[in-house]
Amino acid sequence: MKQNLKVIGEHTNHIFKQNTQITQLGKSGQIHEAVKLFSEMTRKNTVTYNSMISALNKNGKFNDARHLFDNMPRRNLVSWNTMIAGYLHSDRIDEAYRLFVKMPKRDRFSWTLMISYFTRKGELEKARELFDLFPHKRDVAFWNVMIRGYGEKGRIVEARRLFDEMPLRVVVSWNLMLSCYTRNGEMRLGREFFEGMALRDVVSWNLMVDGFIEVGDLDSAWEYFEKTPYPNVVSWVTMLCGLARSGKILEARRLFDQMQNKNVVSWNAMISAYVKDYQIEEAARLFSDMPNRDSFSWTTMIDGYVHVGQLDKARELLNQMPYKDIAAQTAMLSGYIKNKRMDEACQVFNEIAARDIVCWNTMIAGYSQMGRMDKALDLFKEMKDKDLVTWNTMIIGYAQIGEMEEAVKIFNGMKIKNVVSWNSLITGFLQNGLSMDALTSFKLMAHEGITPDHSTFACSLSACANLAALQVGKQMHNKVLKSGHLNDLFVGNALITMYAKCGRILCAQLIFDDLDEVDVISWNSLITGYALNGYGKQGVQLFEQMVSKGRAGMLSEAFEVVRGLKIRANAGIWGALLAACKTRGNLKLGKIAAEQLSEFEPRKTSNFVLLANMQAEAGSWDEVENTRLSMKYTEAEKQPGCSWIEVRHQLHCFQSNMPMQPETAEVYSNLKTLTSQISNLDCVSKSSLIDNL
DNA sequence: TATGCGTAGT
Repeated sequence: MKQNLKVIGEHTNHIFKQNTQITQLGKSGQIHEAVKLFSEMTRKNTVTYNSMISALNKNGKFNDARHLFDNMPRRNLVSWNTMIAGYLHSDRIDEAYRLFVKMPKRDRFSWTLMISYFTRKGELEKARELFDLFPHKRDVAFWNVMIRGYGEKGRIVEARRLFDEMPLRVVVSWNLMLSCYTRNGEMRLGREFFEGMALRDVVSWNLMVDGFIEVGDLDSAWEYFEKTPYPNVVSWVTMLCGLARSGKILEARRLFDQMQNKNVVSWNAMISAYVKDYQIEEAARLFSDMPNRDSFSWTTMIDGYVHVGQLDKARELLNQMPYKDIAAQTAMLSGYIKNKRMDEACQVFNEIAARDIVCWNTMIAGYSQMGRMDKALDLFKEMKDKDLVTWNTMIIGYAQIGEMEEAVKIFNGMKIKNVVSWNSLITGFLQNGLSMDALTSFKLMAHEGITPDHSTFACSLSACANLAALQVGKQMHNKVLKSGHLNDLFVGNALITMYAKCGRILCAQLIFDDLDEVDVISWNSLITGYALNGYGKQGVQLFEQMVSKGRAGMLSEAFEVVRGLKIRANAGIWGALLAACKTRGNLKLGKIAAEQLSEFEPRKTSNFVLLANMQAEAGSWDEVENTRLSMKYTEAEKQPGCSWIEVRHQLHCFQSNMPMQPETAEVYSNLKTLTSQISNLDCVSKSSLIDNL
């Protein structure tokens, strides 16, 4: 008897182990191994089936999961809930709902599953409907789910109404309500609520600290952190991240060193801080020193290596990772894409079994950046669950290959747009020489109640610069002042360019002088501005000043800065360096700069010309010929001729091969009249006057 | 309540 029980016990234990293994394999994407184990198992119980269904769902094999669900010998509540969760995860909401209705019995989990699905999707009305239908006695947790849903969508007033209606509140309810304020940047209301809280714990204090950090009020964050009665590891990590985000990496490290009970998250947060500060070696040191690592640690390090361009190191780490994590794989994918190693990118993409939105979006962005919008569109269509980033990526992709009509089509097809969607559209117009449309979009955006951010201002100011629209530019400057984005470097630089291109070089200089911090682009914008306004000498002087001051003192050093670390290189920076190389006659580095520049501006004639001139000065005539040929080969083209005039704050733009509009026709007819009148007056043209001087 | 991967800009 005793012996028999022991045998049964061993069997149960064995099944239990195998069930757990199936779950583990499912979680780590090893679905084939899970299936193999499942089919090899001679004894299975309901949990075995449930584990297998869950594993199949996690790996996107919903139909197989459903097949198993339909054919399993005995189903319990967990089987139903697992299957519903799978459908919800894959957005097959109708099937999930059908199962939910068909269930012989529903528990709190089933209800919570459906409600949290709807709250996550932002369909709060549907969630609320279920909330009101809930047949059991609503316990506190149930109210909490709904409040969280409202809070996550920024619907603070409704959350508060529900909170006030609650028959019973526990500390979690108070904290959830507090988080509605702190997570939505409402720190004034948050503070008020916090002061009046009937129940408070360390979470409440942490929420306040985190809220202040989110709105950039580091002083208040610190104040609350210090006042926290019994800070826990979360308090410390929150504060540490706040310091790191404000660039106070040394203070963050000091806090880290002071921490008594470090856990894996503390280590991860510190590593992440170093990675974001490009201190990859310090990050690697911590990574190797830490007592144990989780998937966050690995992903952070992999992403860190990707950040500094050490892709092979990143790959090596990914290979070493015990359980491949989708975030880590996506970091690697993104690294290959950034470096245009598409074959390897595809390889990683194919290795990922259960792809999530981020992973799909990364791949779509990859194809977009390669100009392969056909491939991007295929993926876009194939994707079931799209988010704002997906749509925005498509807009950018079409804009980049000059297909603004398609970009606009995508934009118009969006049900919800965010500030990035608008910025992408504006940038698209800008990049395609449609600065007027860019400015029109800026107006429309305000009309739809979207608040422009620093990026919007930077682009729109750039549009003003392109059009030399001084009045509009000044208005924009005014808006920037009111918005508080004046200290943003992107905006500051855009203002410099705007004033410079509008012929107000002194204003540009004033903006430059007022900036707290300047970078290579600020210098470049100002220098270009002086040159543009005919002050070539001042421009060169300024450049000398830059070379003697900042990082560009040594050209090769400047290259190091640009190539990897502190500054994200773009056309402007490479252009500045190319120009610097030209001045200093450094052909070797000039060639590299030109090469990099051609990645950004493959068809810009002036880059080719600059390089050719350098080669000519160095007497390398063969190379001059090569450059000339590649210019021809890449069909380098000049910008279409464009002129504009501002009359009574209204901008009128004239472009060669621009379609005729009623206004244009009128202008031309007036011009004809004027021309004939002038010729009757026997005038001398300005140009011939200059010729005679 | 804390940590990782994806979109825009000078």
